[in-house]
Formats: sequence, structure tokens, C-alpha cells
Amino acid sequence: MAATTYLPASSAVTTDLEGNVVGMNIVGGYHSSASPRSAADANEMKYLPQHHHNHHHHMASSPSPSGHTAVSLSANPWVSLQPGADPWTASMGMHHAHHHHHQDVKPLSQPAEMMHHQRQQQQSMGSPHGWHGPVSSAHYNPGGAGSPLQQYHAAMNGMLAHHQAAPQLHHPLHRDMQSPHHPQHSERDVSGGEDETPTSDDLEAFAKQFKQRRIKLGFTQADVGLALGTLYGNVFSQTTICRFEALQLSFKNMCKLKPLLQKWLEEADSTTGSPTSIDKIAAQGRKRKKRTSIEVSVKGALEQHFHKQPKPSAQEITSLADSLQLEKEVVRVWFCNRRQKEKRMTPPNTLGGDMMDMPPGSHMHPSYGHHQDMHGSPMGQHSHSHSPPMLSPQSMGHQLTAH
DNA sequence: ATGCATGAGTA
DNA sequence: ACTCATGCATA
Repeated sequence: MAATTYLPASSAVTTDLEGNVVGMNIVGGYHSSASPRSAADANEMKYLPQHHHNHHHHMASSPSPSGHTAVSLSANPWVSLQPGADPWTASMGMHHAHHHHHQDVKPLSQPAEMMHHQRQQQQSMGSPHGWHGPVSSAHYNPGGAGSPLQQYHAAMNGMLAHHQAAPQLHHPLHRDMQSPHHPQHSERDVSGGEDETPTSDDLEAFAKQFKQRRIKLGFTQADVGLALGTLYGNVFSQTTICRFEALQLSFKNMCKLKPLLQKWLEEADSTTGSPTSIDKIAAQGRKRKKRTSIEVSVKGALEQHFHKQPKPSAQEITSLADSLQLEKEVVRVWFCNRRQKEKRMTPPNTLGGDMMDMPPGSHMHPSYGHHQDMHGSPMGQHSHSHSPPMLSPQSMGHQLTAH
């Protein structure tokens, strides 16, 4: 039987999160800094029967050049707030009649309207206007400047009138599906204002540098995500930062995030010496469906079907779900996610799914070339000095061999 | 780092 | 019902 939704809530207590080699990114941020997320935990209305605090004391040996444990303190660069750098400030000022019909709270993302210009299909901005409530940790003031949060609030209140919008959050990206080609970039002004659409190489270079400096400064991916929220009002998760660094986002998405991260980077390394971080605003409320764990063998089957038909009809999905003993919805979502993966910049290796009947150079590959993608240099597989990141040694050969 | 999931915006 | 951006939960 296919192992579907299992509930490891109580059994996963032994889950060790220190399996990463990269060092100090990842979930380390969730507890690396001695931040007691009491505020978050206070909202004990989650579906989780119990959360496990397996506080395995792993000391974060300071990677910081300074010599002191920077990680445990999670220095932050948000001491300087610029007046009028909020795209959502305006949105907050006006009462957009949003639709909150259920009592679930979702402070992390709010439909910030882009009031006056056509939005392609971006609903991106997460505009939390209720998230700053419970945040309060032991963040001390570096130069007696006052809590960054307080400054933040003050600044915010003082500029509700004049919205200035972030640097260039409205990216001039035109993904014309009609036009067979699009001369995207021109000469980007390397003099400090890269508002032009970056090339894939630019993005890769930046991502690389970003990660390096981020680590140097002793920040976790999660820290950055939070910092962005404090700085610009856009909170991002560790996941997103991770995917950015790994170039696992769509080209467009990369372009959107780059300016933000770039800004943070400037602030980060200019602000030498900084205070603590605030707690993360963990998920609360929303009862999320338990993540379905799909067996490897089943995944393999799905992969095969994906090759034949990336976009199965509802009918096909139904029958497929039936034969695989999965919920239809699960299968549907699986295909959606699979398609998304295919569209990322870094190619999803045809892993898990065996390409047993796939002649090398046949009819496999992404749909690069029907829309918003790049302009000729699909990154992720281009000539560089490192071999393909993934393609686990054990994935080839068998996976349908259920056990 | 990634798999499955949610949701807004569209078609 | 799909795409796209994004994230919780998990490996």
C-alpha cells in the first residue's frame, strides 16, 4: 500500500536537523539564535498536537570574522530605516476591502493591491499589517538608537501619506507570450543602480555572492527573510531565500527578489555590529493539510506519466489517482508542482522518474521557449566548473523497485 | 534543501 | 482548473 499521509508528529521527535553540510543555514536559524519564540508559541491554535522542542544544543561556532558568536546574536542591519520605502504602506493607508471570511489569520501575506498600474499576474507582496504585534525579543540597542522595531513603527506612521514605493518593485518585465522573442536587457548601469532586467548570469553571480556574504556575516537564510520583512514589509521564509540562492525560482521571481536582497546586503555589511533578531512569525492558525508522503515507487509512476502527459485531464488524474491509491487532489497538485519545477531556472533532473525508454536527446525537455523564460542562456546547466548539483547516485537504476 | 500545499489572479 | 509565488513541514 502506498504510504500516504502519515503522521509523524509524535514520532518525528527524533528528527535531527543537523544533516546539512552547508553549515549554518537552514532551520538552524529557527533556533540557532537563542530566540525563544514564545510569542509564536502563544498561538497554540495550530493543528499540531504537540511540537517537539528537541533542543539539541549545538553551539553555533562563530563563522564571523569578528571572532565572537555572531550567529547566536543574529546581528541585524535594520537599524536604519528609510522613510518611504514601503510598497504596502500605501495599501495600508487605504482601506482595501479585503475578503476575510474565515477566522483564520494569515499575517504573512495580504493581497496588497497595486492600485494604479496593470499587474501582470503578480500578487506577490506579502503585506502583513498584523504581524508586528507579538514580536518582542531581547534585542538590545547598539548605539542607543532605539529599537529597530520602534523606529520602524514610527517611520511607518509618519509616511502613510506619501507613498514612495520601494526601489523598483515594479519590474519592467514583459513576458510577451505573443512575441517570439524579446530583447530583454540592455546595458545595465553597473554604477550602482541595476534597475535593468538582469541577465541570467547576473542573477547567478549575485546569488552566489549573496550567499557567500550572508554566511560571512553570520546570517541564516531565515534571518534574511525576516530582515526583509522589517526593512521593506515583505517577509520571506527561509525557503524562499534558499531557493533564491539556489536559483530555484523562475526568472521573473528572481528578478523581483534581487533588488530586495541586494538592498539588504548593503545594509547588512555596512552595519557592522548589530543587535539581535526578532522572533519569526511562525505559522499559526491555518490548518494545513498534512503533507502527503508519496512513496518512491509511486513517484516513479507519476514521473512516467508526466513524461507522457505533463498536463493530464481531470479524467486522467482521477483514474491515475485511483490506480495509485492517492487522493485526486494530491495527484493534481503533484502535477502542478512538477510543472513548476520544470519551469525553474535550474533544471529539475529527471530524477526519481526513470528514463528507461528515453533516448538521450529525444523528446525530453522543458518548455523553454514558449514564454517568459530567459533569453537564450538557461542557467543551471551552462558551462561552469561544477558538476550538476543533484542527480543522486542512488536514484538511477531503480526506484520502482518498491520495498 | 525540498516535497507537498495554499491562494491570488487568470483564463 | 491552471499558473505562479511562496511557505510549512519534513528529510
